[in-house]
Amino acid sequence: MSVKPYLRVALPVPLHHAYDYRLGEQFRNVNILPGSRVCVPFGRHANRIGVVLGASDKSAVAAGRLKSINQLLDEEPLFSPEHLKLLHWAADYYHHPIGEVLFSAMPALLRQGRLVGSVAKDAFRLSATASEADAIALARAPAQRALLQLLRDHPHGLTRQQLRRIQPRYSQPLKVLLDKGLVALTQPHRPEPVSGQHGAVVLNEAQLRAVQAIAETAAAPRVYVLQGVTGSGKTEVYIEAVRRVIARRRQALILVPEIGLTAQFIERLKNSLAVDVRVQHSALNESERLRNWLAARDGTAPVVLGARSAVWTPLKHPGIYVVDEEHDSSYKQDSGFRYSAKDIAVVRAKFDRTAVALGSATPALETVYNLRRGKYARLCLPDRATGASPPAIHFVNLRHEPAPDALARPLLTRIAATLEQNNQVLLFLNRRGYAPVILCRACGWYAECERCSVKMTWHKELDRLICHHCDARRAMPEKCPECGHAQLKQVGHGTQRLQRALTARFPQARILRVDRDSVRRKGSMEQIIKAVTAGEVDILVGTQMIAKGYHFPRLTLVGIIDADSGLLSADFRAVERMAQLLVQVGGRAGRAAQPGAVLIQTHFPDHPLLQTLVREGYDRFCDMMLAERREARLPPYSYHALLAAEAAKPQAAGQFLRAARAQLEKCNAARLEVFGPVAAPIEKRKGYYRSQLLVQSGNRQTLRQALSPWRQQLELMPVAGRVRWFLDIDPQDML
DNA sequence: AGCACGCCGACT
DNA sequence: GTCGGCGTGCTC
Repeated sequence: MSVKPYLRVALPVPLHHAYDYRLGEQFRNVNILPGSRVCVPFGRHANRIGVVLGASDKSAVAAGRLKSINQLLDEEPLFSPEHLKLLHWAADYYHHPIGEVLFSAMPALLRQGRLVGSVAKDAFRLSATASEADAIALARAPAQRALLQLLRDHPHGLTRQQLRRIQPRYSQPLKVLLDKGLVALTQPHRPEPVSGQHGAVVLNEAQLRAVQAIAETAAAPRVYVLQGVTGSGKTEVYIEAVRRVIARRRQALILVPEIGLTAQFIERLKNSLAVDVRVQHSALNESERLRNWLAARDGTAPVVLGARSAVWTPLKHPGIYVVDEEHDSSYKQDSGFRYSAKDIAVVRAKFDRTAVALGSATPALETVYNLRRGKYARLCLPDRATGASPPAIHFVNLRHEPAPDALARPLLTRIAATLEQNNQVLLFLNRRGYAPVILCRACGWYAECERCSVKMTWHKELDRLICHHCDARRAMPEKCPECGHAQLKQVGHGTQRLQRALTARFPQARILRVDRDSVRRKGSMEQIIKAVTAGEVDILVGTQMIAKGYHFPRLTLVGIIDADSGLLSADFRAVERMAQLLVQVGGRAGRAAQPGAVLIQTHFPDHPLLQTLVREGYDRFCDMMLAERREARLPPYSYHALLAAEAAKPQAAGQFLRAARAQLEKCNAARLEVFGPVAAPIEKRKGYYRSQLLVQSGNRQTLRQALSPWRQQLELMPVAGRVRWFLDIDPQDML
């Protein structure tokens, strides 16, 4: 077989094309397959790791300019053809350079060129002919005998690496045993079917139906939406579905929004499944991450769990994908390679012809839309804690109620009553720091970040003004820098100020603040959860961080300090996010025996969407929201791509985007709608002026097809070189 | 992204 | 007279 003389190699650079290399003499008889890593010369005198995309007979590059491969790092491709197909799809869909996509799908050690060692993939086991008698006959060869015993204890076989760990001088005796035919080569073992009922969960009817749908309709792969509030038993469904999948010797990939907040879930998973659960945790060192990745790829890890980036973990025998809290915005990467891990999981399941389970009490509107038009299947889990009624929700009308220190009287009264009953209170305020605005009473000057167009937040604890966008810090001026007025007013409330006000009003209460500033250390969130569960806290004040799925039995009052920001925002998704947050946070109140209450402070208690949410529930809210979106032709009734640009010069980004718009309109008089360019909501960030152009279409394919040639033209435009720009496909927020 | 080359300010 | 600022151009 003659090997083709050129290789196309993808390199981790922000360039959309691959590079051609010549195959040197030493590779003449080697068939280098796509997905293998190579070391190649790149640039003046640098060597880089690249991934082979394919071979070819000719190259468009002049022969004299072609360089040769230095080294082949993988005897067998790192990525299977199926996984490569996924990565190519992602690079194409998100318009991100293939090299960067491939590298983001690899653990760091592989990116740096660490060898995998193909020998590690061979496992050894006793041959069928080996018997007790053979062991006895080896009385005078203790090393062989020990090895034989070792393999008898591991009927699924051991790799060289595993053997070395137990019996460092295994190599020679192994060779002899292989020659004698007592030991045979085996494939590394696939996940074992789970035997027994270790930690088995008892399922109710709804759960059982869900499990059967997800795990046993292998012939008809589908997207299942597991909709149920916290406590309705989603976790049991995941566990049981995963158990059935691994019983068929297939693997499960489970995604969670933030691994650090999932300790309880992981524990239950491990205890109930009684198999090896590989958790891709940011706290792991790189070799542990590599080991997990390889175990997943080689099919020896039955269950892999991780946050967003774990969606790229290759699986040899894919069986199910689970996305927990699928509405969570952290599944979308918001810098660099801007993929949605949830969407990737759905695409993987489609490619693999397996099932994917999307779980949430408040599915994303896109997901609800796909349910309504029959693309996804809903599996409802009614709240099984039948005794607990849903929390009563009350609005506090801030137009009629004064709210000194952001606390209106009705809320204060409820807090006092709740403390009186020895129950716990959670107050949600999505603004850290003490005061978000520092204002001069005389001239109207306010403290603004020098590099960002945002007001700086006064942090009393640190005695500093801090920019929440670039973390710039400076001292509080003693008087107004503009007019010299002595009084600078602290306007608005952050969690620090709220905590202080609460301390003044409820001096006997134990108040704990939970925000990015108070939760610095890793694992301290777990400590907080423990303290609250143990009843060591009376009032919990916090940001987003406390809205995730915890369960505190004695928490009976939730206060939303300011619901208005979600209702007034220019971002059309803000209301959806506010609703999800209200339901999620409200779900914290009054489980178990204690009835709960939610108080929402707002200037707009009559807001129709808010009213629908509270009176008729999340599904009816979604109906209304979908009707609005359809009317406005917004997602999910249309598809978005955002071209964003930033530059140090104030006008440059806008200039580039105007040229980009002209370019798009010139060659695509088609059915695309273009909005902008407009300045980003926060125009200046870290010293860069940002602007954006929104491209919308009612048809996903129309949008996709227009984008590729456009992007290629943009790369050739001279103005493009003077700005930083990128495409964001299916943007989640307008930066 | 790196990493070169390339022309204009404050230093031995 | 140099060291070095980061503008722009290229990488098979």
